[in-house]
Amino acid sequence: MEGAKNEIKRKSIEERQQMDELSRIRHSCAHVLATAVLRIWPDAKLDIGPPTDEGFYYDFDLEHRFTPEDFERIEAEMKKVVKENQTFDYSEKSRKEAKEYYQSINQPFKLERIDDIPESEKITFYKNGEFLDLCAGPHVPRTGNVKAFKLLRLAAAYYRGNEKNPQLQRIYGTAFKNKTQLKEWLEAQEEAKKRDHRKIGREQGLFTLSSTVGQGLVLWMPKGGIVRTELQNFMQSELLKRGYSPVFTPHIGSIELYKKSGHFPYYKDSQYPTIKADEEEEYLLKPMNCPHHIEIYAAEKHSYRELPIRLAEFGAVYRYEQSGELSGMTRVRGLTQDDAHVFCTPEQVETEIRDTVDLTLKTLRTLGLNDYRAQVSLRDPNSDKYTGDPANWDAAEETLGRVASDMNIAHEKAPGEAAFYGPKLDFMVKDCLGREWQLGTVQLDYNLPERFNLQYIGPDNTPHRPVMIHRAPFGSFERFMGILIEHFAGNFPLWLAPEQVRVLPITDLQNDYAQKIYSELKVAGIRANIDLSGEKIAAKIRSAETAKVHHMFIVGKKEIESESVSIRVHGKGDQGAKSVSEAISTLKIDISGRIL
RNA sequence: GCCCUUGUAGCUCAGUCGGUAGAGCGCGUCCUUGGUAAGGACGAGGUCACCGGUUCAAACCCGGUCAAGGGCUCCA
Repeated sequence: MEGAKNEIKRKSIEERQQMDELSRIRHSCAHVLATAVLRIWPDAKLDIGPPTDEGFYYDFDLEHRFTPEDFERIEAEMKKVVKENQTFDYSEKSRKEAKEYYQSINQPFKLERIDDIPESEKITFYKNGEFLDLCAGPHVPRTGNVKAFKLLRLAAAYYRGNEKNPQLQRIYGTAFKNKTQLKEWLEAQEEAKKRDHRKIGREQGLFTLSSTVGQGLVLWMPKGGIVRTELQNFMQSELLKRGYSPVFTPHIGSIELYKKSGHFPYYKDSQYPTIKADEEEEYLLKPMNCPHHIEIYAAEKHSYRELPIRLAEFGAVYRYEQSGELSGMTRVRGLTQDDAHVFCTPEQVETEIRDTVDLTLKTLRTLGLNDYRAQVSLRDPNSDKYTGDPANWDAAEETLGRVASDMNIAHEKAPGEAAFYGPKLDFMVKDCLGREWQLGTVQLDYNLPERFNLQYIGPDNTPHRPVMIHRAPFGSFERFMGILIEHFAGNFPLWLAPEQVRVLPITDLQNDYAQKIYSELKVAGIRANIDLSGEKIAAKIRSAETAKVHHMFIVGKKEIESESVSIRVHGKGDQGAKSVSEAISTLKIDISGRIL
């Protein structure tokens, strides 16, 4: 499981000419920013300033450390530049002239960037006012066209995105066509923050993080535990329908196991230190489940008649992610994957891939997560970090791409994003702040069976090599839960709701009747509570609404007389009265149907 | 890991010029018996993240540590 990269790919001149108006405004605004910064700090060294999905940024290197207090000053200067209504003037220089220019004004990053431009392309510049910038364009005609902008935040960014290079100071900002759109966007951002799973998780008592327990180690609280259990039950029932066999393996494994699997050298940087039992024995907290499952497969001799063998486990794994990367439930150090490994014959690969993809799609559909992006993650042809026969890689990459196309899954190819042992079909979903996370994944692997010398006996009575499919429809319970909290804004559908029904007697006189209904709900297997506080009904309702309780059964004098309950649904208000038995049976149907 | 920001009650946050803490919500007790989003009274609750320094005196100033947040890099 992993996040996505945000690198800016170099665009051709043709692609740039296609840039839409908003991107032109943002790109031009980045130039306005650089103009302003240079006016205030003339010795700032500039790198690049492209538009992004939500705005733009510009990278600087200078002695002065930007602080958020500088924003006011910089924005004021930017407003002046806009007011001056400078034209953006295009010009070209020869490679030699361009280099001499940047040498003369001492702009080392710009100088180096010139070498990125292919020999076949022109070296182009745009000038607004006193600021001349190496730039492929395009721009709006004048700085006055930049009508609404705001600087957002500061960040450090490594030059050329490489950790070994110096860190530059990045200023992020955004710009829109007009002030109204800017205001709307800012308000939408505020709204989105209310959905943040970390905020809702705390408010609703779903999970917590304790620095005493450790960074990135999620503690599922009782209510979160209910949601997780329901998700797990759903997945378990799917697995059984689809012929998976549950297995269980321990949380640690001998370091020899990971050396054999090849994980060890790749994983070294992001694992907890090994556990030394004595001089001889060394163990690793398991960073993945595959080697354990492989040993289960390898424990017995298999005939082709038994295949495919599908070993499934909700397996806890531990990864020592960099501290700065940790985030709520979406990026953690201890996680539980809804993992399984399918061992099959080469002929069965396609059918098995189809079924795993089908399960992943069903999972997303069941939760109403329809806004996802699929990606076929391929190896980087220029890297040597991948193990195994290139012919197998080609076959595996081709199969995944073809299955995705056959199943009408819109997808793009992502070179360099494959696992070291094989290509993947990944399903990505965005969180409330627009960051993209990988959830479900299907990975095709010809290499681990090779490394572990796995076999099955074929119809020809000779040993053959099985193929492995790694797959996790949720990805991990932690990340999936984080995304799900935001997707539902904490308002879980009935089948997942930690508290499905709360019985609210109007006065103490109805407490006995309320208790009776509460018992019936419990007997029916419905997660119910009862509010026996001395509050007025309006206060009880408010308390249930803020707790996002799915159904409220309100009972007073009238309900006792007619053996009924008044039903109120969270966020939907009064739904009228129903007989007790009818109310309960409707709930049971909706719960077992997992309706959204 | 690196850069920037932040850390006061369970939560959200005040706290002036340095004189050892406040509010609202929540929680507890009591009063109120009320028909679809807040009835009232009283009360409990804090080593001001932690460690050190400056000072007669530190929530406040300085240094360090830890954690959280926003990015970058990494990511099986």
